[in-house]
Amino acid sequence: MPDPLAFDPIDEAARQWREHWGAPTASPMAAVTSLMRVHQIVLARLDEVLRPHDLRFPRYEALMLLYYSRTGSLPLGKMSGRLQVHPTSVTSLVDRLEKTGYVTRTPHPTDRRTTLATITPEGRTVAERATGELNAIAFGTRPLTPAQADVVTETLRTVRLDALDYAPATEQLPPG
Amino acid sequence: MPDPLAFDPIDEAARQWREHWGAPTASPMAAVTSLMRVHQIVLARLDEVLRPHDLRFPRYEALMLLYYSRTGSLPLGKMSGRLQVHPTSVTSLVDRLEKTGYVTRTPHPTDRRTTLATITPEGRTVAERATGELNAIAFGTRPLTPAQADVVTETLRTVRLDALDYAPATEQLPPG
DNA sequence: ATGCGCTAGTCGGATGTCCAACTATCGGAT
DNA sequence: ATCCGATAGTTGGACATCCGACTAGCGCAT
Repeated sequence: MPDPLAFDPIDEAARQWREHWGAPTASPMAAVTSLMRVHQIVLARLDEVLRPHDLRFPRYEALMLLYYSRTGSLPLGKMSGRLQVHPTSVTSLVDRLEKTGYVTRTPHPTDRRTTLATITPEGRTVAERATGELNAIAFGTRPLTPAQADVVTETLRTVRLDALDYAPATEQLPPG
Repeated sequence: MPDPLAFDPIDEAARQWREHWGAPTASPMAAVTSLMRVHQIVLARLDEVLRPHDLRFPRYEALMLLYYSRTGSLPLGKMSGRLQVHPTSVTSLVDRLEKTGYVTRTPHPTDRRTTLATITPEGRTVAERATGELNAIAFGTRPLTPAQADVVTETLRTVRLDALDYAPATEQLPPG
């Protein structure tokens, strides 16, 4: 990590865009670049906290999903849908969670195609401890206020909806 | 990609957080999870456009950095600082850009430690073409308005500043 | 009841990111 | 003039993500 730059690389890029591609192009480009950069910053903050627990954020998310499930276990495919990642990613996440003993693979009682990931007592312990620490640093969102955090969530929600992330329950609309 | 969920996994998680960890913890958690998910969505949209050009977004960013540099070439370390990624990431980005002929490595005229990455004519061509296509899809920010995109940029700016991403020029403040 | 299409999960490969360690070089200090 | 710390880049390994391809098992339809 070199010294901080004396200027904002994103503002600089926005200037180039306005000059060469027209003003309307700058806002989307700058927003995306900001998103990429802040993603990286926040992820680094989270991983710093999680590393001592033998976790990274993606595995933490998977673990919490099991933690809050009714029975403490879910089919890998279900996890894939909930975490919104490719099935092969879940395979590798569960592989690593198994290695650290936070999760075990168990066969599905009736469907032999299906594998269940089950959280262990150690997994529950570390899930609680790690969550406490992440909450203590506000999930790396410093210096955002809760209101600002909500602005981020709500603004980005439209993008998630557009990507068909989830289909909101039709609100009181008659079918048809 | 399974069918869209019938509910929002982030709202669901926020509910769990409010219940188990107290209301103040939900906003940061939800914002971070949204950030992660939208990062993934936008990246997929960008890569879809870039793939036919033998590029992904990180290499596109590196290429554009060279494209807008005065001489069309920069030391890899400089690129690392500007792109805000680890030096080893630049090594691998430039490796791949070289393979597709968009960039060449050239020795620094006076410092033999330093390697310069230089954009090729093919690199310039693809940079312009790809940028046109990315601008055409508003950098994958659909359905955000330019104003909403600016809200994202400005809200996230405080996080970047907090992380010492760059040190804004002291504005008219006398030294000391 | 048999067969074929769909579903669940894994494997191998590509990309990108970080960290730790290493090589080569530069440049100031003694 | 030499030595030694700092700098530039690469290499190797871990993690995570996607895609394409593959195996195994389920189940409806004929």
